[in-house]
Amino acid sequence: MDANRTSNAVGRGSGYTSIWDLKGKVLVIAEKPKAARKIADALSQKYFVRNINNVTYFEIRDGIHQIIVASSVGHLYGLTTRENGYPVYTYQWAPLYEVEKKKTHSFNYLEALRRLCTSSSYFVNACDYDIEGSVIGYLIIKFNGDPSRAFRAKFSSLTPSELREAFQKLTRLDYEMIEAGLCRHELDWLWGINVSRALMRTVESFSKRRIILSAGRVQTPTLKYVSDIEKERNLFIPTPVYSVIPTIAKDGVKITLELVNNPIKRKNEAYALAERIRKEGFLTVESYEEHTSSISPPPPFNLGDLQEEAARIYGYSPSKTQSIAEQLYLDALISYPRTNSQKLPRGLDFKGLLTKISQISNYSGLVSELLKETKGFLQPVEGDKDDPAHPAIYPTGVKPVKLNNDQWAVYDLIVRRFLAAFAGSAVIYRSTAKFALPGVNIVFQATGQGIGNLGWYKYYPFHKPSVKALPRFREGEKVRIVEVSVKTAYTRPPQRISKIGMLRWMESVEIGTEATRATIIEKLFERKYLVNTTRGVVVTDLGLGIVETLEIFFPELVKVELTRHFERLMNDIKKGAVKREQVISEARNTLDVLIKKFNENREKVGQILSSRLGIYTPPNKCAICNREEFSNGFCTYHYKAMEQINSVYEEWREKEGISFKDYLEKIKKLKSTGKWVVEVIEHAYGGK
DNA sequence: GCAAGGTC
Repeated sequence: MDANRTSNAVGRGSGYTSIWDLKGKVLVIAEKPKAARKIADALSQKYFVRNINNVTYFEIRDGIHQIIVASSVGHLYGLTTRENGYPVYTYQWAPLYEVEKKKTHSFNYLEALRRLCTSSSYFVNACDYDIEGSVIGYLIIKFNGDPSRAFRAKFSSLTPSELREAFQKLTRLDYEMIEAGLCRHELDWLWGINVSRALMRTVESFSKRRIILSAGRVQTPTLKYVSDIEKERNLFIPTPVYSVIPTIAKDGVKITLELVNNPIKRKNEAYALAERIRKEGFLTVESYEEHTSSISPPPPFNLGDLQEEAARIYGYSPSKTQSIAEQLYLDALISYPRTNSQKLPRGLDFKGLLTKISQISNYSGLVSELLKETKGFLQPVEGDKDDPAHPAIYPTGVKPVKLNNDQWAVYDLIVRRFLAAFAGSAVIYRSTAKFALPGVNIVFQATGQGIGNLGWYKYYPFHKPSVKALPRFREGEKVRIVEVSVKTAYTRPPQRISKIGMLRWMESVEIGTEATRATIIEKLFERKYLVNTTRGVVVTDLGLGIVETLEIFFPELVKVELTRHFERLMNDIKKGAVKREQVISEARNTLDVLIKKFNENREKVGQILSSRLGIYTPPNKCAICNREEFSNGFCTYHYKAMEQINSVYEEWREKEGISFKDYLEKIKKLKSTGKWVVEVIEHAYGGK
C-alpha cells in the first residue's frame, strides 16, 4: 500500500487505506463501548487501557503506530433550535447533553472524545455500518476533529477477522450515507417539531392551558392504527352464528364434531338440521386421513421475536423485555439485543459456546442431549430477516450470577431458543375424520393430534402442540349419535389492542427501528393518547381527536407512506440524484402550505382538542357525551353507532325473527357489543 | 417542550 497516497488524498481517493499505513496518532471511534473493546482486541494482542473522566479507551503503541480506540455512546449530537413558535425552519446540531438535559452520561463521553480528537492526526469512523453509524461518527469528527483527515471502517460483525480486514481496507468518509442520514434527521425534526408545536399552541391559545402534545412520522401512524381498531370495537354489533354439534360415540369414547364450512344461515335451519340428525341416529364416515407433518425449529431471536415471546409467555411489555435484554447485554450474558437479524454470526464457535453453556447447571442436561442428538453436527436454522450491523441474539456462555426472576425468564428464552436452533424438527401426527348425513349436503369433522417426535420442543417447550386423541375410523363406517345440540355463537370484533400487537404492526409496515419502537409506544401513553385499563389498552378521546385533526390538516403524517417517501429520498441522495438541501427545501414548502391551512382553522381545532382533553365543553355538545355535536344531536361516534344499530337490525331480524326492541335488549347484554352502541341504546331507547 | 434515532 502506498503510504504517501493515503496521507495526501484522504477523502478523495477511491482506493483502500490500511490503518497500519497511517503516520501519527490515529483516533478510532466506535459506536459503543463494547465495540471499542472488540476492535482493540482485534487490532492488537496488547494495548493500554486508559481513561478520561471515567471513560475507558484503548491505546495501541508499537513504536511505529499510535492508535487510540475510543467510543461514542450512540448519538452525541442532536438537532435543536433557538426559535420559539412555529413554523420553525432553522435548527442546528448541538451536543445531546445540552439538547436533552437528562442525557448527562453523554457529557463524559463527548468530553473524552473532544480531548482525544484535539491530539489526533487521523480519524476513523468505526461506528456500526449503517446510516446512523455514519452520522454519529461524522458529527463527532466534524465538530472536534477534521473530516478531511478521516476514514470509514466498514464491517457488519465484530469478529476479529472481519474487523482486521475492515481496518486494512479503510475508505474515505461515506458522504452518501452521511448526507442521507442527516437528511432523515432533519425531515423528522421539521415534521415532528412543527406539527407538535402547531397542536400545542392551538390548544394553548384556545384554552390558555399548556399541554404537551406531539406528532411524528412513526408515532402518528401507530396511533392511527390503534385508533381505527378502537373505533371498530366501539361500534361493533355482534351477529349470531349458528352451528349444529353432534356428539358421537366410538369404542366408548364420546367425540364432539364440528361443521365444515358452516352453511347455516337462520336459527330455524339449525334446529331443523339438528332434528333431522337426531331422527337419523347415525352419521357415515366419509373419509379418514392421517398425516404427519414436521415442524422446523424457530430461528434464533431478533428483538421483535423476543419481545413477542416474552409477551406471550410472561405477559411482559415490549419495553420491559427490551430493558431486561439491554441489561443482560451489559452484563455480557447475551449478544447485542437491538437487532433485526434471525441469523447467527458466521464463524461463531458453536461447539465451544455449547460447552460453556453446559457449565450453567440449568442447561447441562439439555446441552448434552443436544450434542448427543446432533452427534456434534451443529447446523443452526436461520430466519430470513437480517440486519446490516448485528447478528441474531444469542447467549455468550458467560455464567449468569444474581439474576432476578424477570431477567432469568428472558435469559432462559434466549438460551433455549439458541439451543433449539440446532435441534431436529418435531413430528406431529394429525388425523381428520369427516362425517356425512345421507341425503343432506353437509359435512362434519373431528380432528386429532399427537406428537411423534418432540424434536426442538424439548429445548424450547413454550409452543408445545396440544395432544388430542381421535380413534381410527373406517370409510363407510356408521357411527352412532348420542346427542345433537344447537349452538349460537356471535361474531367477534377485532382483537383488543396490545403493546406487542402495536410493535408487531410497526414491524410489519416497517416503521421505527428495533431501538425505538418500544419507546415510541410508551410515548403514546405518556401523551395520554392511550391508557391502560382493566380492559386492556384503550385509545382516549384525546388520541382519537389527534388522529382526526391530523388526518384533515397533515394527512401525510398519519400514513405509513411518509416513511416510504423519506426512504426514497434518502436513496436518491445516496445515488447522488438529488441534494439534501433540495429535499429539505421541498419539505419546508410542503409544510408551509399545510401549516397555513391549519392556522386558518385554529379556533375550530382548538375547540375540538380542548373538548377532547376534557377542559372545555362545547355549547353544541352531544346528547350523550361532551364531544362536539356532529348530527342529530350526536357526536360523530354516537351518530355512527346509531346508524350501525339500525343497519345491523336487518340481519338480526332475518336470522332470529325478533323485534327491534328485543334486538336492542339482546345486543345490549352481549359482551362484545361496542361501547358507543351500548351508550346510544341506553340513551335513546331508555334501556335499563 | 415538541421527532426519531442511537446507547448507558
